[in-house]
Amino acid sequence: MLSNTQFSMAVHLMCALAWNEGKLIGSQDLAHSVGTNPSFLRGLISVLREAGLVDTRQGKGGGSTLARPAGTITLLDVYRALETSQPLKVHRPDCGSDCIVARRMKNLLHDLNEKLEDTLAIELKQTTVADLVTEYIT
Amino acid sequence: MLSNTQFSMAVHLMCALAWNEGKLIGSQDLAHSVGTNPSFLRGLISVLREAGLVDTRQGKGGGSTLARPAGTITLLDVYRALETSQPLKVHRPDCGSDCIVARRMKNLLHDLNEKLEDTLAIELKQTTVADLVTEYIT
DNA sequence: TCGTCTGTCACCGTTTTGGTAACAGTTAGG
DNA sequence: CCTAACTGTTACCAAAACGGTGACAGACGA
Repeated sequence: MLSNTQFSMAVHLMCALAWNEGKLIGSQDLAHSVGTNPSFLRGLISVLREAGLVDTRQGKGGGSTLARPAGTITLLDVYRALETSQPLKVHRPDCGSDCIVARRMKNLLHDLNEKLEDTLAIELKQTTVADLVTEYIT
Repeated sequence: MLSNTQFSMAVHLMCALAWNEGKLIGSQDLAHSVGTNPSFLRGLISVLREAGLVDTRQGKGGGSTLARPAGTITLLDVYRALETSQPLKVHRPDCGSDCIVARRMKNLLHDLNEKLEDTLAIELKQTTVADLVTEYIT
């Protein structure tokens, strides 16, 4: 799935914005909460903005806010925004091998990846950012 | 989930052993099919052996074979054998922050991880190595 | 005893990851 | 218009992860 911590940080970020829904929050405040630095976080925010999950305003007094109501943003939306690869990292089976197992492995792993992706999607779609805020943040 | 290709290689390995069920296969032959080198693969085999999925015999004519019938080994068994961390890599939210979101994030991510883990387990339990061989390998 | 195989360790180069600085561009407010 | 404050983006770095490889002791069949 996600071999880096960006999904985790993005969830944190979205919850922070949802908790302050309506306000513009600067990357410095957000970075302090997430536990990273503003510059790195702005990169993550850019990705979420391109996915239509976050709005930002530049200039003095600028910052980030949710692009839509927190109740309409699911974890799947966040996941898809960051998705760069499939759930499984796949090795390089020797497709030209005389071993029949190797020749079929690519298809097998492709299908397995799709099945896991679907399963994850169904699970992630069931939770919205608003759900998380309601359940966990007082 | 699995940030490396070992699950992918392990599935390949188990299918190869299942396809040759009953025979002892050397790490060289297996490595050739998987597309890696024997030494690295022996490390992976060791992990699967400790998990009780594979038997090995040392010495001349030695090699690996399935420890149980392929129909009794699920992908969850393979996954658990390799499991070193949780599905999500989690960042380090500033738990001591004055931001309430940060203070609750650890619990939130922990629960999310458990939910995803359960979802994956249910999915992976439904497929056995024998299923894969039957469906994909002629 | 000899040849062949596994088990394990140590080491290496590459890639990935997250952190950081720098700076141009944008905007509110005087 | 000018300044201060903020974002957007790039480039670069150190640390960690990853997979590959060689080496060698130990096990075992012949």
